[in-house]
Amino acid sequence: MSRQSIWLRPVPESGLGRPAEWSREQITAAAMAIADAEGLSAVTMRRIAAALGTGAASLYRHVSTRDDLVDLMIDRALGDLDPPMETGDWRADVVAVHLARLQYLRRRPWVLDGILARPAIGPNAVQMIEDTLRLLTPHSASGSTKMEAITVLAGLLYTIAQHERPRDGVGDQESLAAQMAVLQTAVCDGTHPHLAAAFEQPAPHVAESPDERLSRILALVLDGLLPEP
Amino acid sequence: MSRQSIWLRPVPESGLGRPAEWSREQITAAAMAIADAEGLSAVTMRRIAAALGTGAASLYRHVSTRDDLVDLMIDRALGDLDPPMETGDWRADVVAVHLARLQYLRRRPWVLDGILARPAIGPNAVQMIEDTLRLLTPHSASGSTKMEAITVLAGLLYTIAQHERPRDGVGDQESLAAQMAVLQTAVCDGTHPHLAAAFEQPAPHVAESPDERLSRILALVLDGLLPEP
DNA sequence: TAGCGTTTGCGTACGCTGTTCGCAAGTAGC
DNA sequence: GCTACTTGCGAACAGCGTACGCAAACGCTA
Repeated sequence: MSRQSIWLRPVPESGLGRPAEWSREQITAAAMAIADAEGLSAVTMRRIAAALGTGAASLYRHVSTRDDLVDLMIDRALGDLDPPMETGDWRADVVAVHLARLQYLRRRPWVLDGILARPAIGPNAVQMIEDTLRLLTPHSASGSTKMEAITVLAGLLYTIAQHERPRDGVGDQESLAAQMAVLQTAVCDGTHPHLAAAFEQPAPHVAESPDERLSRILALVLDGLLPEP
Repeated sequence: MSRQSIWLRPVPESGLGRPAEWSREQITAAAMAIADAEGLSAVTMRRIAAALGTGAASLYRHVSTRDDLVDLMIDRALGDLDPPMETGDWRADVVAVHLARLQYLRRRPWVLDGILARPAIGPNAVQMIEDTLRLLTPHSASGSTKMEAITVLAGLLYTIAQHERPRDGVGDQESLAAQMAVLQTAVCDGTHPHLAAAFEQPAPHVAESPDERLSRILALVLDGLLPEP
């Protein structure tokens, strides 16, 4: 039932009774190992239990639901992300932090899957917000405006990360090409003139790397949300 | 297996053999009715089949997988969205179109669930891109820059829609409050000074309605991505 | 040492899911 | 009527998250 977020009801830690053989952290680590190897959909209660050498029902002594476990995995994964060096230019630093997050999401695609499926906020997510707020200190905008900007930038990050990846379905790598094929079909049938024109025009950013792309877009959006004073 | 998007392999329509008793459209409509009433997770092959008065296996003659069906549902839902009147001011019109889309997502939350789970592009999604491109005609930016802006605006829309809703889990309406509780806990424990400061400061947009909020943010981001010439 | 309260480990089972298989049923052309 | 072909669908399979109930293991108290 999980009436509230798992972060609000910490481990009992009573000391009485039979001592636990595993901890939340060990279970989470085992689940993350499976996710790293085979993606989030392979993270099954039975699989985790098997990796720990036990039965599936045992996990429910430490985690009340599978979704709780995903929350734990995501937050722990966010904690593994260490931010880049700061230069002192806060605009560049904000962009750099988000670029580092994108690179991390590329390395652990299942984290993005989890965030999209369960947008819950854990301690490490709070820490990330705190860090970004600290970077934004020089700007004169109000706190809630900054929070708004942080939300938008994070959403933008997820959007781009989702757009630039092959696709989550393991065997379905060419579905990005399939998306393009759908678009091409629409372009060629003559009923979408603006789309066709957009595809024929020369693109100004053709030689751009994915990292440069994100940095440029992030800088533009950041300028819109928190303009120079 | 579904080697490519369902939009690229249309209905066989051979004319030979026993005639079909249902069409993709009827199946999709039945599925959408269930989703409207009980959410996307209630859309089960057996439920759809029961609504149609048949067995689950029959559906696989018209749809190769459940995910295909979700794609069909989403695209058909996008087709039900009619754009608002145009004023001639393209910036205001772009904002108004996206606001109408947000309002539609509020009315049919399962569409957002589907988009986040399966970001596939169907004919109606292509039409939406075409429409937005047409609105952007007055601007001098290149086609690919406009496509980029459209992608970002759509992602922003989904981000805000997801943030402003209770939560998808039917019985878990208070999880937004739970999110806030996690944040409050972090604010109170003293280890997040910038977060605490952001919460104490007076917010400039307190009296704002959700619609005004989206419009304001959209306008800001749009200014950043496609600035005045 | 024995008993007790309390907690964990976990085999088993339930209901549910998406999907496959094989065969019966129905239609068009020869 | 026969053949080619397609659809309808009951039954079954493998897998899932989760609940239940009891055995096992610990600290405490008598």
